Amino acid sequence: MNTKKLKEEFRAFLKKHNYKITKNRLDLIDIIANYKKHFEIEELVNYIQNTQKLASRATIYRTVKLLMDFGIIKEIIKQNNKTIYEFCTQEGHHDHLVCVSCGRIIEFFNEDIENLQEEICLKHNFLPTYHRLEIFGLCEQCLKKKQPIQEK
Amino acid sequence: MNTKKLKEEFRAFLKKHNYKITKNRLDLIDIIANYKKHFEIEELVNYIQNTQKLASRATIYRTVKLLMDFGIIKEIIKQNNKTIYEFCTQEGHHDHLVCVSCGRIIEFFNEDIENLQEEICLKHNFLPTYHRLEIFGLCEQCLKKKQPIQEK
DNA sequence: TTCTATGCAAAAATTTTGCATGTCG
DNA sequence: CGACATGCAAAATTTTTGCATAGAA
Repeated sequence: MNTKKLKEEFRAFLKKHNYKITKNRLDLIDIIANYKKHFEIEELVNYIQNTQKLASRATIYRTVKLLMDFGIIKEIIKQNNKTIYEFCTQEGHHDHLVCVSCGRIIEFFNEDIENLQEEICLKHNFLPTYHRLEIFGLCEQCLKKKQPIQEK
Repeated sequence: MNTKKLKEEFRAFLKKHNYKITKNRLDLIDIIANYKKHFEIEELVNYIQNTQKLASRATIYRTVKLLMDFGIIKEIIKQNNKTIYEFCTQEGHHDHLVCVSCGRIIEFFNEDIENLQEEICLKHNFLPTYHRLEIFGLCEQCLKKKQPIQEK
């Protein structure tokens, strides 16, 4: 992925907030943009420290928070004591189906649901910042696998 | 709250799953049913251990899981590293607006959103078990408080 | 030069678990 | 009696933090 523009915007973001532009931060945004779309922090830490020996765990945690403020990372799934993050370019918000059996994540976007949420917030004089809709269940593949057992 | 019927059902649930019917379990369902609708476990542990000296932290954690299986407790909000549970009788599912400033939780239910979710699952051959929709933002009261500051 | 970022290890916060003992069926 | 539940303390897991040092502005 070409992260040139992204990095420019991130530089601007850092400057605006009086944060320093460091090699670590620029490298991390690069690595994350090119890593899996969905990931857990621990996994990311292992990846980063096994391949390139860049940042410490503490810095990675701190940078992930920064990138959430910047808006290109979201906590999309909170299940048990795990958090799954998603790298996401600004535009494309969507929600997720999560298979509780295999962990598969299926993205979906439904304009009507989004609009209904807006309406609900208006009705409650609530100013929404972000939302998270997680639908947990069994994906197609896992359903197929389980069917034969249920037939006994 | 009259928990007689609830406890009967819980007894049946325990029997069905070959769990034992213990004083701890029956007392805990009573306490939780009469505690706050929305709560965190740590808070509940403190409450239980300060008032009646009933169960240990371990037993409370284990019982909360049981009650989730039983279906009268749900993890409705996962924010930062906190989990907020809700005591909920089987019927009334709903979702939540969460004020990130004061922590206020506003319940809402929208049939259309529920139906649309069903449709989406069907389309993906996904068998949903449960879902969680959290809308984070600012509640009416906090908005009012912040307005004057923003006007400066 | 000054202030922020970083790494490290330690601490904090939350949840789980092994094991000896108690209790239910 | 035998199996499961409980309490305790220890361990595991995930995240945060204090502090000394390095690096950006």
